[in-house]
Amino acid sequence: MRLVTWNINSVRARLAPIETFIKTHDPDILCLQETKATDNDFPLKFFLKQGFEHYEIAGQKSYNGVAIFSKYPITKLDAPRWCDKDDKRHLAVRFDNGTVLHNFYIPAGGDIPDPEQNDKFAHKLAFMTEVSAWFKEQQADNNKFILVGDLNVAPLENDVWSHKQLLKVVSHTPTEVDHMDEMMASHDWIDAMRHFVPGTERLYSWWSYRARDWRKSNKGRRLDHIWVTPALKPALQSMTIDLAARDAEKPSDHAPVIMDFDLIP
DNA sequence: ATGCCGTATGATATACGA
Repeated sequence: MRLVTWNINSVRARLAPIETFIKTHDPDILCLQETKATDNDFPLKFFLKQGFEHYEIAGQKSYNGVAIFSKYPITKLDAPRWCDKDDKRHLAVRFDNGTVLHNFYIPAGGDIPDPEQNDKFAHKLAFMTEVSAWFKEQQADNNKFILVGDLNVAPLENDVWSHKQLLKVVSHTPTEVDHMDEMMASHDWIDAMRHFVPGTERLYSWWSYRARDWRKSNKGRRLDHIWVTPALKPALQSMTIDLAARDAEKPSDHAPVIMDFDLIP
């Protein structure tokens, strides 16, 4: 089973690079974030044509929005109304074999890394705290959970191009890393990308649009993640970040993360 | 950490991304 997570930064603006990606990598499950389209405006037909029979979408106007496309049957699961808001940042589904998949778009958090001064940063921290509490409630032996998405935190030193220069930049502040550590501990999550690339090596999934040459400047961050519970660790086969997608005509600023599992959900 | 790019929107500027 090939699983992909990709912050697409507007699904309607990205059909060509998505089609190229699907042709090249043939994912079985495709999790999108920042679709930026209401459910009515979502280009569903395009995805059905790509061979995904099963899907869940959760969109809103202009902002946020998540979607899951699957070649295997999925059943939508109930989830909390995070931070007392109706923004569309999370979808949870169950596969027939009991595996549960969570697709998250954690708030970006604005510019100022101080919850007193910046409501968006406060929202980001509160969101992670709520998610942690929710997963803590669900702890049980042998849960087969997968969590993917744009978590908007680059936790390790080698998840950013300069640990020192980004310590006060939202996405890599110690406060955010603490919140992410708490979230990881809430269900013994395993950082599946780092299972394949050790923390001693650089690993990024996002590069700003503003660099003249994103590859050359390579000022990236690992904001996109795939986590699994221990029961699924033996099924991890390989991981790729598809840099070719970042090179596409009109690309998303995030690259897709591809994870191969030795399992059929 | 600046850059000054990209997307969406009742829009010809503004909010937001990170």
